[in-house]
Amino acid sequence: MSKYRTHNCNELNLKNVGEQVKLAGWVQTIRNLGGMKFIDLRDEKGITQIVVSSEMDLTDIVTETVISVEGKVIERSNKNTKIATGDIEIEAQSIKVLGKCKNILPFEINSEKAGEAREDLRLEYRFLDLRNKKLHDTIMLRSQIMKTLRNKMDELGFTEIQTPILANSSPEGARDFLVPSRLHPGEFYALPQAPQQFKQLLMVSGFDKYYQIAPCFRDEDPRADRAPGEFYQLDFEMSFANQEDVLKVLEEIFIEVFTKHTTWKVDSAPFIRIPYLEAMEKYGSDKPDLRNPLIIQDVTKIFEGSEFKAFENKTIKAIAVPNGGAQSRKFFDSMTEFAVQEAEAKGLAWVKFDEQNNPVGGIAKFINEDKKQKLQAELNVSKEDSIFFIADEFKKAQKIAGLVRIELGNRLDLIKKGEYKFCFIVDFPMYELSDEGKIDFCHNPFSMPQGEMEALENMDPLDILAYQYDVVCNGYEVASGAVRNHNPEVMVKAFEIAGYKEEDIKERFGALYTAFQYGAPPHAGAAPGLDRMVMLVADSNNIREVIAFPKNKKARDLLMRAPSAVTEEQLKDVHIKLDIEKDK
RNA sequence: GGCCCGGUAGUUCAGUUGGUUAGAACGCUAGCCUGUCACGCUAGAGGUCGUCGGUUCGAGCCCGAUCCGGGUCGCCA
Repeated sequence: MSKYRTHNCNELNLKNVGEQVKLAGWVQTIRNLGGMKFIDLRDEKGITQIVVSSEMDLTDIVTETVISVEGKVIERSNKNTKIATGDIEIEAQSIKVLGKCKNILPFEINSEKAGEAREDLRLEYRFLDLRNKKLHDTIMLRSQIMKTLRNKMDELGFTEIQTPILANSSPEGARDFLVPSRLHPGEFYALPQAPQQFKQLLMVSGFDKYYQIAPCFRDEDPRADRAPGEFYQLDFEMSFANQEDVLKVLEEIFIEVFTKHTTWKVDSAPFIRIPYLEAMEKYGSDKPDLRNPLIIQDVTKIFEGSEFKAFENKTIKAIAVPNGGAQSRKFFDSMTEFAVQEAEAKGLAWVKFDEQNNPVGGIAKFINEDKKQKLQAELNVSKEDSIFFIADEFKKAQKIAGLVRIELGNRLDLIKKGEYKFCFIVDFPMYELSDEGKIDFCHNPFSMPQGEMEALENMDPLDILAYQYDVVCNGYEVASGAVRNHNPEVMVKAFEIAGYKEEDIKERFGALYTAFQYGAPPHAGAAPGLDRMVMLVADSNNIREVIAFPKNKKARDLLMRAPSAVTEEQLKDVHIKLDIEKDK
């Protein structure tokens, strides 16, 4: 017999009646009826009721105390159908306190209020918060998902290989986390933003298919769906593979995880593919939520030569809302307020139609019969519908329309529930114009341009597309990948267009560039985000709810108090002298 | 870094136009209670109203600054 328990708190039933047992767990509640007491004893598996006679001393035993109970399993006179062990209870013969608990908790655990306490308090007492069933189950789910991922990758013939955490600074991309070197004064490691270069080197080394559930470190501000500092990706790379091969693997991974761990409807393969430019045009975003039925349409032509000043020389986007005519003036006003406040639009024009199908609304007088007919035909709207207009410079109009589309979807409750809608965003542009008007990489400098050398030599750089793709699910970017540029000459040319010399490549990506001179296989890969995957599967909208010990918005660990000051000696060891006054 | 929202009992929150002793629920403590399972009933303790300054006869409430937390934009190859 184990020292602490013979069973867990979820397995005893009528078959065990009469048995002498030992259980251990946390005291969830004590119900004191005077002549007798009931304890709900909880462990990770479930809850078992303990009956305690009035003679037994329960001093020191308060809620959340850890105890071990020895006693006999008896059938209950009043059964509880809500729990698995509801037919029986344990008649306590002895109770031992294994771990005392303070009688005032910082917040309530496993009550109906669980998970409602202030988030910073929950993070400071994360060890208590993790006792809450919902959060606890999410962390267990994360483990199950990782298991599914490993099994799937194994089944698909991938090899799990670990790459360094102490790596070097990569000049492209996000801000690095630096680690000072003790042995090399003045030099620093950087935590990898992704195992990108290592996995490509593994391809050169002849590892046919690599994967890793890899931590990635980026010193950037977080969001609700972006963890501060560190996050995990299912990073994978395949030799002798093209875009089609990778997209197939991505479909397999996502469908496996989502069908196995959720009950919602999941898109089947093949996922819809939307070219980047089309996504921007129709959804105003490169991560469209396809559960939202609204589509953005371009009506610039219809308003050409319009007398409406705000539309002059602007790109005009329209969003038609079915049955939107029923909305109140207040609704239109608050949408306008949203556009100005949140989307930084200059305004939001709208129109609906009266019984006689005449336009109504702020810009109605600028919509003559001809324009009205064109609008209603092109947007396929009738007098029951309404139309929102966004006028701005091309890219800004797309972006604002995208935000308005999302807001309309939420406010009008147009988002289909109980469904995971996937799509691939493909054909990202290779280059874009920076704010200073300079040609720069749009995304990933390691990607292979479509058309390779010929495209680089002959096309307008801004028209060149890359073999680069994202997976989007319900409005979240859940994976990103590319066919890599493994040809050193094409690489030099690609960087040259963005204003870099061969020396720059050698300096920035020396290992990779050198490796590619020694027989590199064509390769491609991607990296699904683990945290976001779990977030979607768990139907959470806060990434901290799927991480056991998350940092807060300011990237601070409130429980462990990281980051923290270090001693003079530690600094001296790594040759660092602080000079922080200047910042103030 | 910009913008928005929030900070009142251990916790979640309410707090009217600036006006007596700042309330409720849960939790906690004590008493009663032998079939509860969100046990019930009774009583009680518990508050620098984030901090500092200002306006006012009077501030939880108004103004300014500041700190903390969250959302969002920038940022995230």
